[in-house]
Amino acid sequence: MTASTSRSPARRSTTQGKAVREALLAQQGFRSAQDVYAALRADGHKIGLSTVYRHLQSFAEEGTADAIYNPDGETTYRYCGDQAAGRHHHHLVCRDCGRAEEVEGRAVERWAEETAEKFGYTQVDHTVEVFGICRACARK
Amino acid sequence: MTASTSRSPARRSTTQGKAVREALLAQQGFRSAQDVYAALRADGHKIGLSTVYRHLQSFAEEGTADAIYNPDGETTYRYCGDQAAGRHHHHLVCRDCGRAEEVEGRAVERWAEETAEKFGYTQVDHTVEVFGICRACARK
DNA sequence: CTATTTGCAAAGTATTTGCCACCAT
DNA sequence: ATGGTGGCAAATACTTTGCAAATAG
Repeated sequence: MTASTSRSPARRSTTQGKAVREALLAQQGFRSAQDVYAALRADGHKIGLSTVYRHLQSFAEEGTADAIYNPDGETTYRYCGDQAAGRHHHHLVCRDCGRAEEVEGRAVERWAEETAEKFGYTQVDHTVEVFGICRACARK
Repeated sequence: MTASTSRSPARRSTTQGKAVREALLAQQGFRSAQDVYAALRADGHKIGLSTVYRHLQSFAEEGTADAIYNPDGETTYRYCGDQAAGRHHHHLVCRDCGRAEEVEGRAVERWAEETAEKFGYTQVDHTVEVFGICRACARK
């Protein structure tokens, strides 16, 4: 079974690459490519839209960022602290401000596996996202 | 808590409406609007693409169908047996053939609530989808 | 008969790709 | 030098919308 998942040659370190990463870090939550692009331009950066897309995709591939697809059909990305990179985890996202907490859920992992097994499914994978309103936003 | 979610005036019963519902029922899993449209045309039905979109959206609104967004940026729909309509549940979807099982997960519900509470989040909601390869497809 | 639904085509949005100039190594 | 990278613009793909004609109740 595909042991080597199409390995990309590890992106070269560039000014724009850093800019995109920083923009993503600066924003506490999930941001769309368009958002990041707008933020960078607003900040005076000279960067192209496609470049932003390419970097965000790279992050997602190398596991440095998580991607989730929102109901508007946009792909949103969030930078995962270098520690969490790669480690399996989920998110608790504020519907209002976009801030996100990294959370673990052994209970969920186990449940997913058990459920799949019960129905005879193999090669199990899953997506779990929890949405809510964070304390700060609730006060507003 | 939003008892009356923007109520649409209950769609009039038409030939096309039934066709769309049947097409969705015939397919065991999550299907995109484009899929359903293609299937209907292949079956000799005279129907427009936008009509398919409109009906699928209606189903989703009235809770008769579930919608999930796949990584390709498509919205896919699945008809929920009339019983399950509205009741909270999740899915175990076959990555290969698209077949889906309706599953419940009290453990997950509880975990989501507890996690949110721990971080002080309110008005909690969540999405959980489990993917795998079903027994039939595994044999192939 | 009247209001809703249909279907076509045009418009809109997010994302990808082609291509050439450019910069880090 | 030279091969990966950046930016622009054109190309895709999915979905939505405007509007006249067809249809349900």
